[in-house]
Parts: sequence; structure tokens; C-alpha cells
Amino acid sequence: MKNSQITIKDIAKELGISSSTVSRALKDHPNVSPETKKAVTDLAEKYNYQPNSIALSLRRSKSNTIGVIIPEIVHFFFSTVISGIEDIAYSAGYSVIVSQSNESYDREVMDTFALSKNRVDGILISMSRETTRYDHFETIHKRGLPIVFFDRVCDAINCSKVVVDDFDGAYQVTKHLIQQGYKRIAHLAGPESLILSKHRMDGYKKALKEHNMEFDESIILRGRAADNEMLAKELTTQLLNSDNPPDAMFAINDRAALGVMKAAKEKGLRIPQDFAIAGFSNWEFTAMTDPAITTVDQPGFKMGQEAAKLLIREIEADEDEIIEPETRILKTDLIIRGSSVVAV
Amino acid sequence: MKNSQITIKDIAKELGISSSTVSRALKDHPNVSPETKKAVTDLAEKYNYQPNSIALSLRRSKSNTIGVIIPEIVHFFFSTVISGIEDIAYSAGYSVIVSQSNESYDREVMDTFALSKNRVDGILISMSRETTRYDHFETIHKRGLPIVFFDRVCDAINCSKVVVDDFDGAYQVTKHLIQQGYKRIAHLAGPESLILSKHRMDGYKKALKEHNMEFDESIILRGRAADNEMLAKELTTQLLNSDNPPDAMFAINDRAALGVMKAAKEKGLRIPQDFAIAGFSNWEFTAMTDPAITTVDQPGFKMGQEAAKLLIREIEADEDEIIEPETRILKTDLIIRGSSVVAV
DNA sequence: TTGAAAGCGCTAACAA
DNA sequence: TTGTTAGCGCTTTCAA
Repeated sequence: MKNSQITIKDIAKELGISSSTVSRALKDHPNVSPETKKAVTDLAEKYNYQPNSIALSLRRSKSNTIGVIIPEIVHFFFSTVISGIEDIAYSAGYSVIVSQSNESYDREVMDTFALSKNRVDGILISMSRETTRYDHFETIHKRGLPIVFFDRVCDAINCSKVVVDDFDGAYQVTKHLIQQGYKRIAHLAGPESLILSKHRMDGYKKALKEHNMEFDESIILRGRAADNEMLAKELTTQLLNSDNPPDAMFAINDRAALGVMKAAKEKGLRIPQDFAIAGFSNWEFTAMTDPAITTVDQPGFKMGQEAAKLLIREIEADEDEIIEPETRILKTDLIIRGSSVVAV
Repeated sequence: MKNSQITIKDIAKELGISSSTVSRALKDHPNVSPETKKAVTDLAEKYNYQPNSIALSLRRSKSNTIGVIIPEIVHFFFSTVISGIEDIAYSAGYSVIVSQSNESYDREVMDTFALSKNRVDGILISMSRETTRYDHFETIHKRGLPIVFFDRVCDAINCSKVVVDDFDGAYQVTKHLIQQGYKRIAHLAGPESLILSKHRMDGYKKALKEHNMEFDESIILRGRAADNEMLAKELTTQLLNSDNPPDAMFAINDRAALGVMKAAKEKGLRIPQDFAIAGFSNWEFTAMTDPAITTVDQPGFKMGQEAAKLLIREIEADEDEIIEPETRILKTDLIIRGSSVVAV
């Protein structure tokens, strides 16, 4: 009794009819007599018939499976994305295979081809940090396999993408700080080479300008502090000890925000009374940041949903139909912690 | 050019040979002339031939896919488990399909049958909190589909399981507190109905006994505090204000530990100088607990690996071979935070 | 209203 | 050494 599932053939044999009739009966085809239909469905019910999806896949040359490649599943952000993907995928009749690149280019290449070999109908990808060559995407995309990028997107491939609105998020969170009454808001920025850092900086500037606050280069922290909590703490400490210290800080991500927080606490500042911290929370710390820090959260679930929708739309498009690649920009969620909680 | 992958037939046609020869050549069958072999492999290389795994699955009646059902992927513990599963599965040539029950019985039942319908070769499950009936497991297990439970196991099904050594973990962490010099160690316990709580209580008692410390019922907190941070905080505050307060606390999980920590901080106790906290960290807070709390961590990655190994062993067992269900009990990792970090 | 046959891509027993 | 054939489970034309 080794995992023996009943087949159409078994039902056909037991009823003394052909398997094509059984097939038709099961899918309520008009040209089947009510009696046979009933006999078949009853028997199917009795034996708990489940169509063999592998045979179906082969027949239709379609696996009804979506592949997902993410850097690391343990990050809160990515696991929420997966939930969003599954939400859409399951209700559209797709299974989801998840694989992790662990931020390694080589693993990503392997995963890509493994999914292709597994005949997934499409792939959702967020690139690894290491990835700078895109041949593997190119190859499978050229072959006609639909791809949709999310969050860490690849500009070199002409396909649909889902990203977050960095500019608006930074604008919103800075505006929030201003509205709370903070007068001198510093910014711990990311490397200027990253487009993301630029967008966030621009959002920050826009909020300042809109409230007639001067942009002051002397309270902008740059360099590698964005990825280094210790360095962020150190630079913040220097800033707090300067002649004209800020009373708030917008940190580019939550790793930086944590460093800032430690510096502030060490200095004995009460948060958020004496010193406010706001930060973009990235995939690493969202659930971990101190409740006192206001963050702009990446809408992971939504992003997963949107990416899955775009992909399925493309998968299910007719042969001749031409689907224009589309880039969706999602608004961030402004999470105001420490006082009330509001999601925008 | 709609996702057209090259097939054995294409290669055969181009070379003017039969597809069976191509098939043989590709798998290095001895009875193929070196010339044909070379011609075939060259062409396969050129066209980037990838065997159609769906056709293979149908042929072999084996999908080489493992299904996983977990309560929620966003929990640190479960996402580590998944990584462990994928680690073993991929190197054994299996894909992994993950689905989430979201702690709902109904979803779990649906997921179970969905995986069965998708013809996975076996299923790894950690039960939802709601689940008290086991017919869905029973059904597919009887049908011959291998199942392995992990962490939240089901005693009603006779199959392999992987669990954590609650007794030993509690013993280790309590012993650690004693060795650090704490003299009066309280215990925030879980509901007595849970076997897990009993095991942890027993481990706690063993450590006390071994060090000739008296078990004092008056510093044992019971009730629903284990699942309620606020209640844990309240009860701890009472305890700390009592005549003979403890100087350390072993909390049954990290939700409770957080409550304990807040109570201690509110009272102005320095951790771990004045008051030490140790806790079993469960799937919810592992990555979030305060660095000052020593925890016994569930070895998620290891658990995933072990569960996957057990499952694959069963999947790949010969027809006639009888595999005895096996329960593996994994040692916890003692993570000593705040001072040095040691993993046992 | 039903059945026979072909085919999705691959493999393996059998034949040549 | 290679080819023919059948079959994994299902659907779908075509024929009856």
C-alpha cells in the first residue's frame, strides 16, 4: 500500500467504461449521461480521487508552480513577502517553491537554474547583495520564462518590478519628526552610490524645505555607518557632543538606528523626549527595533502580493498577447511607535 | 518562443537517431558508442538541455518534492527550521514546498490535502495551536505518504518525530544560573497540563537538587503568565516586592522573560548584576530578546535537518524494508548573553 | 453519449 | 550498439 492513489483508469475499470468518459464526467462535460456522471462522481468520492497533478502538468506543459528566490528567509521582511506571495499564488491555484541565495551570487545562479529545471511557470526574485552579473536572469528570461523582481531589482532585465517608494517614505518620516516639534533633525545617510540612499536623502530634504528648515551639511553623517552599528554609534556620539547637537535623527535603516539609539542612551538622553529617532527599517531588524523608534516599514506582505499578481498575469497571458513590463512603486508604512501607532 | 525548452526528441531528430539512444547517451549508459555519446552531449550542451523533471516525476511516480507545513514562517524559529530542511533536501535532490497554517486547524487540513494532491513524496509538519483532531494526518499517512513531525508533534500518529530536550535545556540553564552565584532562583512556569512545562519544571528541579538548593513553591509563578507578557510582569513585580525576593528567574519562554525583564527594570534592578533572567526562547522572540537575558535556544536549523533526514530516509526506503518510526530528541543551545556567548 | 487513439517527455524491457 | 514499443495519468480530438 505504498502511497497508492486512485487513478481515472481504476474508476473506469471498476465501472466498465473508458477513461475518457470518466475524465469527462469528472469535469462536468455536457456530453455525459447523468447516470454515468453520478456513478463516476460517487466512486471518485468513495475512493477520495485526487487528480494527479504531475500528469496534468505534463499534459498542459505547465506546472502551476512559482519559484521564489530570496536572500534569506530568516529576515522578517522576506518572510512577510513570502506570505504575500503564497496568499495570491494559492488562491490562483499555484504552489510556491522558495529557495534562498544566502546573499551569494553562486547560490543565486544555481537556484535560478534549479527552478528552471523544475519547470516552474515563473520566478520571483530579490537579488543577492553580491550579484553584479545578470546572465543567469538573461538566459532564462530569453527562454521565455516570466520573471518579476521585487525590492532588490535588476535594471538590466526588461521585466516587471515591485519596489518601495524610498523618496516618499523618507519624506513622511521626516515630516513626522518635524510635526512632533523637533527643530534640528540630523540624517544618517547611506552611501551616495546607492540610488536608494539618494532617494531617501531627497525625501528628507523635501520635508525640510517644505517646513522652511535649513539643510545643514554638518549634521549629515555619511560613510559606512549605514551598515555598521558600531560606527553609527560612534559618529552619533561625536555629533551629540558637538556644539550644536541635533534633537532628532533620521537614520537610513534600522541597523543604523540601533547604533544611534545606543549612543543616545549612553549619553543619558531620554527617547523620545530629549532626542527622537526615526528610521527606515529594512529586512533585518523590523521586528527587533526598540519600540521607541519610529520607523518606515517596508510593506512586505503587499509587495509579495503585487509581485505575485504581476507574475501570474504574465504567466496566464495568451500566446500572442503582449504584456508590457510594469514597475510598481509601493508606499511605505509609517509606524509610529512609542506613542500611538499609525499606519499610513 | 514561449518558454520552449529543448527535449530529447529534438536532439534525436537533429542527429537522426532514436530518443532512447539520446536518453542512454545522456546518462552515460555503457552500451552507447563514444561517437554518439559525444555528439549527443555536445548538442545537449549547445542547446542547454535540461531534463523535464515533470516527465521524470510521472515516469517514476515520484515528484522529488517535500511538503512542509508550519504555523507561521515569520517566526524566527520556523524560518530557521526551513533553512535546515532545504539544506538537506536540496543536497538530496528534493524541492521544498512550504505552506503555512497560520495556527488555524482548517488551513492545516487544507494544506495537508493540497500537498497530497501535489504529489509530494513526504510531509514535514509542525502542528497548529488549534489542532486537536488528527484525521487529516491519519488519512494521508494510511495512504502511505511518509510524515515526520517536528517541535509540535502529534502523539496519535505513529511516525518519526523530532523534538527538543526540554528537560535538559531547563536543567542546563538553571545550572548556569546557580554556577553564576545566584542563590534564590524563581521559576515562571507554564500550564501544568502541557507536558513541555512539566519537563522544564523537572529540569529546573533537578538542577536545584543537584546543588542542594531547596525547591520553594513560593517563588514559583504559575497560571497564564507564560503566554502573557503583562501578567508575567505583574506577577514578577509582586514577587520582587515580597519579603524574600528571588535574585534570579528562569522563565519558561521568552514572552514571559520579557515581562520579567520589564518588571525588574521598572524596579531599578540592574541586569544581570542585581537580578538575572534566563529563559527558554520559543519561536516568537528568539532574535528579539534583550541581550542581557540568557536563553536556551531551540536549535531550529538542526531540527529542520534532522526532520528532513528522517523523512528522506523513509521516502527512499525499499518497498519491503520496514522503517521503524524514531523520535529524535535534540539538545538545546545554551546561549549566554550579556557576558560571553557559549553554545553547548 | 461513448470509446479509441494520440501525445505531453522520459525510460526500460525487449528486439534487432 | 541502436531502435521499437509501451507506459507513467491525463485530456482531447476524431470517429462511432
